[in-house]
Amino acid sequence: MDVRVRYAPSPTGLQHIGGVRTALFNYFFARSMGGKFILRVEDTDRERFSEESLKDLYDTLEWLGIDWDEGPVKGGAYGPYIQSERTELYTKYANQLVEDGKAYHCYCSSERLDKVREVQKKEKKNYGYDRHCRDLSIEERDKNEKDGLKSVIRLKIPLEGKTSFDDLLLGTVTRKNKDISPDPVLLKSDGFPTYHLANVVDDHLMEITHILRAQEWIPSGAMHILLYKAFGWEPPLYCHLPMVMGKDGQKLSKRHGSTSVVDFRKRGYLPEAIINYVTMVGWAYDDSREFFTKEELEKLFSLEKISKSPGVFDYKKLEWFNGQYIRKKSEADLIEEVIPYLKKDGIISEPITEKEMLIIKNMMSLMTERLHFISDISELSRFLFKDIGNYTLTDIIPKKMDFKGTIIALEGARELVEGFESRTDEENEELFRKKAEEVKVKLGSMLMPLRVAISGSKVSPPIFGSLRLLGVDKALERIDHVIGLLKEAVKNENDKEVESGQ
RNA sequence: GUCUCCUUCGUCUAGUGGUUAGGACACCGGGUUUUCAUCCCGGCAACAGGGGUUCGACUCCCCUAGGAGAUGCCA
Repeated sequence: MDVRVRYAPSPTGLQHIGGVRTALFNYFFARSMGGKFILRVEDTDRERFSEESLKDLYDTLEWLGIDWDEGPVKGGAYGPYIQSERTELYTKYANQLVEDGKAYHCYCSSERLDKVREVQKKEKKNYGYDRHCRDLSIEERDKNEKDGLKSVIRLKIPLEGKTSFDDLLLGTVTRKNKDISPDPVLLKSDGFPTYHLANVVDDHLMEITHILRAQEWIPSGAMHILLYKAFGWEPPLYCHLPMVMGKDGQKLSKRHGSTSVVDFRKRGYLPEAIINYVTMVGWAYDDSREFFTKEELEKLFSLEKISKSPGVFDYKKLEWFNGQYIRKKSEADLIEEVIPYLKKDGIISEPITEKEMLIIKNMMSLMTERLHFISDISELSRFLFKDIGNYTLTDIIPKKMDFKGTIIALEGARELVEGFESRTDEENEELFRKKAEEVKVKLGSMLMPLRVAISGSKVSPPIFGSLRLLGVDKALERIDHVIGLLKEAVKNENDKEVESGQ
């Protein structure tokens, strides 16, 4: 059998982790089986539909490198692939079911429906439509039509018996027909189909062979089978994927943090990391391997290794994956990644100057292992491009040292910074050690004020490398500035002592 | 309320009747180091509970509990 699977999102919001996971599993399954991966846009909810979401869908899939064999933009033999362009089809099939006595028009207002539900809830009865219009007489029906009442088309769920489907992962799932949502709406009063109708009709017409979708659809499974039966169609194979949860065990949503892929993208996550990690939630290859490229997954993915139970999305582990992938990148590739962030944050100019490019090229080896996200680059490298705004005096003074001692240490360091560039790092280190001994401080206590002076922070890339990148002139300027600040502070302190008569 | 699905370290998972229950993240400790980070080493930590079946159950069956999802003219 030629495998045909689809990802069928609804463009009512940004693409999120859960959706992308479903897309990935479908995509990898299709590729591993040598089948086709189809993209279908289920834009039947006209109230929540947004153009922005649709664009985000395309952008996200492109960014991740998930390309579809058939679908919007690309086309294919089963199009159109946008459901709002297929409405006549759904109307036709819905009417056919009505004619066959498998479905019926319902004229109930949403107010009545709300009331019914409210009462059911209060009386703790089973929720659901009370099938008010299921057995309307022809006269009643005609009257409603003549009165111009709007109607929906509902599927007649059998009152007796049971329905089951085989799930590739879960086995046979059976439901009593009386437990299935009573007579779900197929065609809405605005003429658009509901998910249930559109989905079944399209999956059949597009000859979809496997449905890989989230487990939240299990309860609808039996109903979909009934729909296939009503049409006299053979249902596809099902595989319900475990859901992705937040830390509290609830379905992953915004309140758990960022869930939209575009957020991760902006933050400086790499698509490789997202693809790899997201696939590992609910799927494992074996007991030791967890790094996979997209190309590898296209070969190795298999349904049997999907787990049944829901998985909690671990932001920390994604972060770790991201760091790993950053460190795997070549320096040239990383430079490409980093430049847009530096521009966005105003660290470098647009267009980039030759001098800036040179610094970037030289600095990358010091930055790579300090990056968790690509976006970290701006804070990390700002001091190489921009002047340092405010120094925090307390940052400059090492532990167990005072202003005067710090000035001595810094002046000692200053001497060595002159002529620094003509010596190797080893030679410099040797000299700094000797100097530290000379002024009776620990090497670290001499280097920390120097670090803060040139980088503006107690945390920075290695000091010798930073000095070379910054250049001796600039470095001396900053050191002198800081020494000036320290001397001023000492003077102020002395003045105070004088004032208080000590 | 009802129905369905799920249940191995805090988290993701390996495991398919006989294992000191393995790995990864996180966390803790140590090492390398001029800070941070990286890297290396070590540690902590799990079969939800109860019944069976069996010479032997994390693995098979049943029950209980817990969790989740669904119950929309949203998907």
